[in-house]
Amino acid sequence: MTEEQKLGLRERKKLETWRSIRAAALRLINERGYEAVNVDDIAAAANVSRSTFFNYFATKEATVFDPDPMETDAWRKLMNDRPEDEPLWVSLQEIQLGYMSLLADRLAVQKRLKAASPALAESKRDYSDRFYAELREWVASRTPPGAEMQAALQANTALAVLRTAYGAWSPEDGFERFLQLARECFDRAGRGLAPDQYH
Amino acid sequence: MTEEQKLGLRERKKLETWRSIRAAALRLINERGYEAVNVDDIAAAANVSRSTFFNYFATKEATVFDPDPMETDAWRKLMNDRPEDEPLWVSLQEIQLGYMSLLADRLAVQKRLKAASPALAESKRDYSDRFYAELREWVASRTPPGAEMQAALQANTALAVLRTAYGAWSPEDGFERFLQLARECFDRAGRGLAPDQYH
DNA sequence: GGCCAAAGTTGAACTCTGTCCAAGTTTGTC
DNA sequence: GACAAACTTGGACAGAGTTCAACTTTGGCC
Repeated sequence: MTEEQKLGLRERKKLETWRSIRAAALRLINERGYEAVNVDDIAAAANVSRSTFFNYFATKEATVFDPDPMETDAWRKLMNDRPEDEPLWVSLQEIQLGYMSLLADRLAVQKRLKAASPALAESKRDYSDRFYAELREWVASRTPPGAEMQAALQANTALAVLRTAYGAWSPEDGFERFLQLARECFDRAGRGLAPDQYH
Repeated sequence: MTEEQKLGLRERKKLETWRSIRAAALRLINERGYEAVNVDDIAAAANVSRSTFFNYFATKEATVFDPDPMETDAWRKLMNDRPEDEPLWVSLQEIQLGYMSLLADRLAVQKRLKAASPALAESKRDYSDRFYAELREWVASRTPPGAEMQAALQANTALAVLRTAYGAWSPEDGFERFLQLARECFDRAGRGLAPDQYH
């Protein structure tokens, strides 16, 4: 029995509505481009009123970037599965690569949408905004008092690493290639970025 | 003779208008909070029409985050002053700390505004969006073909470092304290974040 | 099966941001 | 002082996001 079937009817319907709005949005945006689709179009295509649209998504952008509610459970599991005594930098690498693997499909779609739509390209929103918010909390929960800045440095750097790999990656290269780039970046940042004469 | 006096009348007037809009915006936002001030209020307070407001600032947020046009010259100088053969990581540290020193005053103001206004706190915009756009170009201009990702990694990590220090800093502690935190983070990231057993 | 409260949906009216454009004004130049 | 380019202005407009009160659906309970 999947996670999803554990839900009551009410919750399953909600999930269904969420997904049909998301699906309608992505379809329309794919067809016409982000700026040429408005919220009314999306609501109509999803057979839902404008009001309901805003019940599910806080902004139009969110249709592109919000994670599927089920994904949230998956990434929490990733975080909880890390052994308490594992070094933070290692945990961060594992969690992020694990999370990216969950996303593998959407990743390419979103990167293409972003490249095609000026407004999205401008946006600082991310495939993983929510994820990072929770990741920071998780990091905080594992941080002894007094080490907050060092922990934040690790988290922020891990994020920078992943962004770098994402930026360098082309969707056509396939997901494996992305992982490879990400590992390379993690490795370099782990070893230190200062030039040798400063070691 | 300052940079500013080198400008013609037209350009001096433009600068003056820019500054009076910015000043009006910051004053009102300080008094009432970001969400309680609208673009008409700002335009009126700056003795300028709504249209003119949007000639100078692309969005309301930009009044808080756009750099003073003169700042742009200052940071370009910072970039151009770095010797060609200096290691990238060192240049990045110097440029960013230099840039932050230019900003010293505004930094505290902006951090307070951001903390006080939900919409700004949510925003991913930054005191230094424009600066980073140019910094990336500068990095690209110094990057030999084939090393793009490594260069991007350095730039993104340097950014992560600075963000971390900024996040850990309280405006009340004074600017020197910020520099100290930033140096500490640069040093750690320079030496590598991986735990010892991975060295 | 039928009743009820809670959860979810809806339309309508509203505020604000940001865009567009055509007409007016100011500035620098010859 | 005439001209073109640069800047300003007002007004109309589209779309995002908010609010609210009325309506519908659902699940639990007798």
